[in-house]
Amino acid sequence: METTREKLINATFDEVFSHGYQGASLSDILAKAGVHKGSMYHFFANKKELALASIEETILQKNAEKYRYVETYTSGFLEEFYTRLRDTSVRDFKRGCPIANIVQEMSNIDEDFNTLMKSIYGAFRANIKAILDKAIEVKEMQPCDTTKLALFITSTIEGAILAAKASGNAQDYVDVIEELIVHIERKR
Amino acid sequence: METTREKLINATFDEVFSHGYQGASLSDILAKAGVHKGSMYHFFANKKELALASIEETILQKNAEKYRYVETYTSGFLEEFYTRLRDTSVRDFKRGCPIANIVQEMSNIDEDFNTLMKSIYGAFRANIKAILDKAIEVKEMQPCDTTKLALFITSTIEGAILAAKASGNAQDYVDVIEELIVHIERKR
DNA sequence: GCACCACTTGACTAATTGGTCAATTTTGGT
DNA sequence: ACCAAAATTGACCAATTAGTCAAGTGGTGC
Repeated sequence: METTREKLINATFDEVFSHGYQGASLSDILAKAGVHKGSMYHFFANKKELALASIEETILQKNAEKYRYVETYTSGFLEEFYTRLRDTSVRDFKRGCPIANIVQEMSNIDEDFNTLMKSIYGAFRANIKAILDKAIEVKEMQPCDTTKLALFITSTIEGAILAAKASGNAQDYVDVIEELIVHIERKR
Repeated sequence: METTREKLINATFDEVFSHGYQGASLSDILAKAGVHKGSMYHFFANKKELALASIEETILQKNAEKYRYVETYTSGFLEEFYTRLRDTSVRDFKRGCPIANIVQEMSNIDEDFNTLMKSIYGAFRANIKAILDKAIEVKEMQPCDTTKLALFITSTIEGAILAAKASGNAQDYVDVIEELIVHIERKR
């Protein structure tokens, strides 16, 4: 069963993902969660702490799941990575990427959001770098500066999601990803 | 001299660029512009119309200036493009890219914003495509699908700006751009 | 000198915002 | 059964929000 705190974390993430932090209404979050105001203030000091906790816990958990496979594999790192990149079913092109949304909205406005998003985006880059390092380790790829390549890949992925959101056309994401894979394949 | 309308357009763009549309306070915009409320409502029907006009006029004008050179050149299209891409002085990595910011915040929330941003992002892609087509025309580049390449380039640029905003490190932008240029150079 | 009109002023409203808090109910330990 | 702590309820508050509007100003054409 979902605890009150979990209800709040989930409703907040969805509401912030849909309307942004500033656009997210506390009353709407409470209505969606089915939790009363005072109850929420029992668990969180204010709207900001609620949002920060919601973003951190939700995204870190999703990411841990998403990249766990790297630990369990012994080969085929790039192929598996491409497969997951190509999988559009896990994407929400209407709302975009939750990380990018919050970075864009809040990084220059609030220091606490800035700090959190820095660490989340950093973790994203680290996850991609770990895949590349594994690929090099098992000779699926030539040695190269994986920090920079991971930066390039994450940037292009975020750009691809943005392009699809802007045009309303998921194919734009696919097209960018295919070109990105061509680029990575040149490092074989 | 700046007209009242221009004052409003400029103050609004700056305020929306800094705090987002939803985070932009009408009172703050009016204070910054030095214009009274009723005066603003004489020119614009509401906050949304003000913001839409401000975004459209400001970005379209900036873009027209930025890519005018393509018309006047007869060669060196790619080199000039790279020089401009590498120029970090025109970038505001704290606030990011005004286009991306608004797309992220508003495209899935409001149909009018969605329509406007679709056309602005489309114009951005068309401008890059025009450069590539010119480059191919004068044999600086092998013929290729310039629509897709332009999509890839714009995506990567937006991702690069986002990465620099997230990390607070302008070097991230530079690193992504250099890798992007390597990719484009392979099409020579 | 007067009539017209674009523009300006700023007080006002209704709705919503995030936040407070005292009273109450529920829970778990002994 | 009893008690204390944890959790819940919902009325209330001050501040801010976008938006309205009647009254006024100043310039232009006649």
